[in-house]
Amino acid sequence: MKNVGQQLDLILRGVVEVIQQPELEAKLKRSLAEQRPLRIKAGFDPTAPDLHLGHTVLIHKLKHFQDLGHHVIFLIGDFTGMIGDPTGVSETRRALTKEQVQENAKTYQRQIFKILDPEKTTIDFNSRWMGPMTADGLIQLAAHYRVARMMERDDFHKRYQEQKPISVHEFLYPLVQGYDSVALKADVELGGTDQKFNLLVGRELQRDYGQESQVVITMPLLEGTDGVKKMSKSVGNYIALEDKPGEMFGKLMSISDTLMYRYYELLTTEDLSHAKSLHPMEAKQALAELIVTRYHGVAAGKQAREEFQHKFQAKEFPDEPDSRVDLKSEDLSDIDAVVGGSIKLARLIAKTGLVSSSSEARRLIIQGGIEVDGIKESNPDKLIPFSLNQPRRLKIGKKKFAVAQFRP
RNA sequence: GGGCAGGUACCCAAGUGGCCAAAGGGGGCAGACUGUAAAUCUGCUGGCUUAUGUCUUCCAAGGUUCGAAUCCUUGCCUGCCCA
Repeated sequence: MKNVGQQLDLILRGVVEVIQQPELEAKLKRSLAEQRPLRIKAGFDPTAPDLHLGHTVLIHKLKHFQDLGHHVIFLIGDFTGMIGDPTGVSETRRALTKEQVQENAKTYQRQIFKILDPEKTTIDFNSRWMGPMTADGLIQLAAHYRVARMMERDDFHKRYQEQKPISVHEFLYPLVQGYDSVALKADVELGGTDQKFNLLVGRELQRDYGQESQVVITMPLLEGTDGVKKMSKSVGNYIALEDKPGEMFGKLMSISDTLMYRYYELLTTEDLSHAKSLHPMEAKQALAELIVTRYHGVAAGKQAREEFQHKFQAKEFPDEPDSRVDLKSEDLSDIDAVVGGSIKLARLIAKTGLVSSSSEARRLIIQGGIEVDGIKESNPDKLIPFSLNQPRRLKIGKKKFAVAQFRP
């Protein structure tokens, strides 16, 4: 195991805040002396098993600890998840069943083990101790914290100021999360900067329960593809680990230059000044390939880059379109036996399923967003002729492609 | 328990009897420009085989009216103040 200074170098890379660093150093020192790895905890929501790059900032930090020989606990907040999500105001609370949670846990494993070492990772569930807890126990837990302290939390404070609803059970979430640290005897808890309050509750609860307080380490929140809001599924600005290689590559290419350097900083170990010396587009492709490679392998990374170049830089029609449509006789008018017939462009586009409605298709056509066999068509009522088994290539908007043909 | 203010499209928000499929902003999509970037400009942004046509929408259910997002009743939800 490395000495304390070496460990700190890796641990502190990219972090926003360590509370308190001297405590961390003391813990590291003791762990070395006693040959006892530290218990590193990070909690995850069981309702969102679809991990995205935003989550990986944290997971990589876990990986750092793991590489240093410490013990990583990946905690799935299934208990809290089964009650319902507190943060989404209008979110319909969906109670997850045990089976669903198990299913999600498996999905988590498949994804996080692309980064973490399965041999050195414990996956735990907070229902293990929260499930058996009685109402009595919960009330006792609640007695460990004050309302005024709760209201210090930024989002509660803000919602209160803005006369937005706050439910009582939302106060319970920080408590439960804090208690998780008690139950796990965590030495360190990692979280995004938005989690700071909850993480601190853990420190206080541990002290109240007679344990040594955990060290809190906050990591930056990764901005989503829009470059402004934090990456999240509900906002739709995310890049999922399980996005297909091509899709992942494309999403990464569409981010702004500023954001690209941010991604370099938080998602890679590449040298930043080198990235900045490249042409932005080169740098972006390199980043995209790097990340696709990490989650899909070297071949996929290379292929995604090549496909991208074909599709958008050389403007070639992709080998595999997003949609294939087989037109039947009843779809066509002016049918001439087996020879063929024709179909209104708007209807044809709607049939690809790549637009949300036929009105949408019509709008797109009028705005010049449609190409048929490489020729822009802006009349939605234009009849597109089809002869038997003749494929036509449709480009829909900037990035959707379809092939249609008449197959009676 | 009492008083008050609210609930409008993906989000914020205007509209307080017909000119309302509903202003404005954000977001999204498309076009131009590009590096599928950003910024900028322009257009679009409920559905229907597009029709100066029709259907469904302004928390929910009823009601008044020739006509309701708008008025009335009840219910549900949210916030504030008082107890």
